[in-house]
Amino acid sequence: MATGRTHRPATRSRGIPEATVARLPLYLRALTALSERSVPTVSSEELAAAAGVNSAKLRKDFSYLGSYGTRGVGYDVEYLVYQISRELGLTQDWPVVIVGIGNLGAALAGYGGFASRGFRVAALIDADPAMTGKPVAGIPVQHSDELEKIIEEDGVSIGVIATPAGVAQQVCDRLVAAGVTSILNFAPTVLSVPDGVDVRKVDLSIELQILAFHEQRKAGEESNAEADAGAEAEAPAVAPPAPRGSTGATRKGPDGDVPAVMPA
Amino acid sequence: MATGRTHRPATRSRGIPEATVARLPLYLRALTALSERSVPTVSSEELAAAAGVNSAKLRKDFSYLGSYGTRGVGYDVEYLVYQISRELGLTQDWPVVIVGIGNLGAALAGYGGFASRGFRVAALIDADPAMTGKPVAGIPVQHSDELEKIIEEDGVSIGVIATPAGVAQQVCDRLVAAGVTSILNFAPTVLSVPDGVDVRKVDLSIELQILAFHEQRKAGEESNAEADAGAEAEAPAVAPPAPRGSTGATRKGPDGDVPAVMPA
DNA sequence: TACTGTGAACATTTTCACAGCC
DNA sequence: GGCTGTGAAAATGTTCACAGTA
Repeated sequence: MATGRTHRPATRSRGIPEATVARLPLYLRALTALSERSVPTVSSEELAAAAGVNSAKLRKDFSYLGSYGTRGVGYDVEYLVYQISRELGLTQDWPVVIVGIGNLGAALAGYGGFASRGFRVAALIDADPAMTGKPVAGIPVQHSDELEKIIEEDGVSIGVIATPAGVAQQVCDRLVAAGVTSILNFAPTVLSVPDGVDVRKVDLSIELQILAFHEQRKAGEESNAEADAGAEAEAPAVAPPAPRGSTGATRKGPDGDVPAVMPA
Repeated sequence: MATGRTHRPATRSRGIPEATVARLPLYLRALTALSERSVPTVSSEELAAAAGVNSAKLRKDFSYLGSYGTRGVGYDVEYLVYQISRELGLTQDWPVVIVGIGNLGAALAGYGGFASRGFRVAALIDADPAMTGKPVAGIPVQHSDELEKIIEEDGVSIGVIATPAGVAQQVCDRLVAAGVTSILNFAPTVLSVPDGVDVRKVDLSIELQILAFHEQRKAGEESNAEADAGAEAEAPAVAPPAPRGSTGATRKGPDGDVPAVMPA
């Protein structure tokens, strides 16, 4: 079809903040665990602890969904599970294709929470003919020639890209052309997609780098008398290249003058 | 001396906003690509496009690092690569342990951007004795009994948890007890850690659920005359449980009264 | 001229604190 | 009494728009 969502009439969705949406799956997981233990009700404080957020935030989040709690008591676990599932669109089963069945793709295919909570692996797809027919997590891998057919026949609207970075964009283009409108991208590339297609990215090295940033800060903080415990910078492996044509005297650091990386 | 930054007067870290930190790896990747193509300079506009952000944001982000550009020209690619690398703490090599060598752990071990950009896989660890000694991505798997020893001897401060959810917390506890202060968690659990330890989480099913939320919105918007194209809810698999002792009449939806999921 | 760097406006998100209800 | 729901305040993040400058 490729028609549809042309305009999007200013009403930019029925105001659930994006930050809240991103936390709903967290709440849902915590609630599901409570439900399995047959816990009937839960307070915002308890649930917040289980989900790893603070209770004020949780209550605010829930207030965007509606008034689903009972003052003086808390929230009915089953009822909330249902409401959040519905809000997230998990009362239906979304067929998903995974493209690129390497170690990562295989891991995703075998991921438990997949089949269970609202998603169904419609197909595993790989470009390598040697993979074709091989069952991974019980599902036979199909060749990428079949991609368009599968998407159209199964009405797949969510695709997962677990290919090498080099082919991610072309896989993405094919997915979109065939009708996929939501993509989860594990390849370390920026994908460009037309309006109306959502892309979310999961990137190991980015997460690690963010950790390294904070780790470095910690190291810098504790060293003081402990000195360089094999960590803090000095004699960097990479020579600091001067900006072209600079005298090297005027560079301004964020809070005054060139900080750190000054080997005395 | 190796001292220097002695005081750090309460200044809760030298104010680089968290949102900016999270984007630095993106810029770094784009810059590295340019560097490999021997591009000498780049404008905020070009770099922003390559990184998938807008240029005002990028300039603002860089302004927190210092004045590293040249008006009328742009940014020196090599110089920026160095400055961002340093800021992220990537001019040193961080040893990392990966715990849990299933498909996911193996995928992480083999991840290219790993060894290259500032990180070194110090050890692969698995609880299964059958795995011990088996090389994965060229590195022999070690038994979890060795965990503490490895961490202490190698001065590992970053750990990656790729185990099943059930054992993630205990693995986490052991990592922390042994000296790890930054954890990247792939298990679908909330980890509790003492102050001073950073945890970042990567969670497939959360990302998928966020996509499903938006996907559902799209479906809801276009359908109207298109009706139920096998997607929109109705006759939900899960019966909507009423909150205990409710008459079912007073529930309030977010903008008035029970919206959506109303089969006419 | 063509670009960066940045105050100031705007938008979103978090937190506080307390009124309202069971 | 205990807990939710929510305005209002505070903090954080984004965008605008333009002064400054190589």
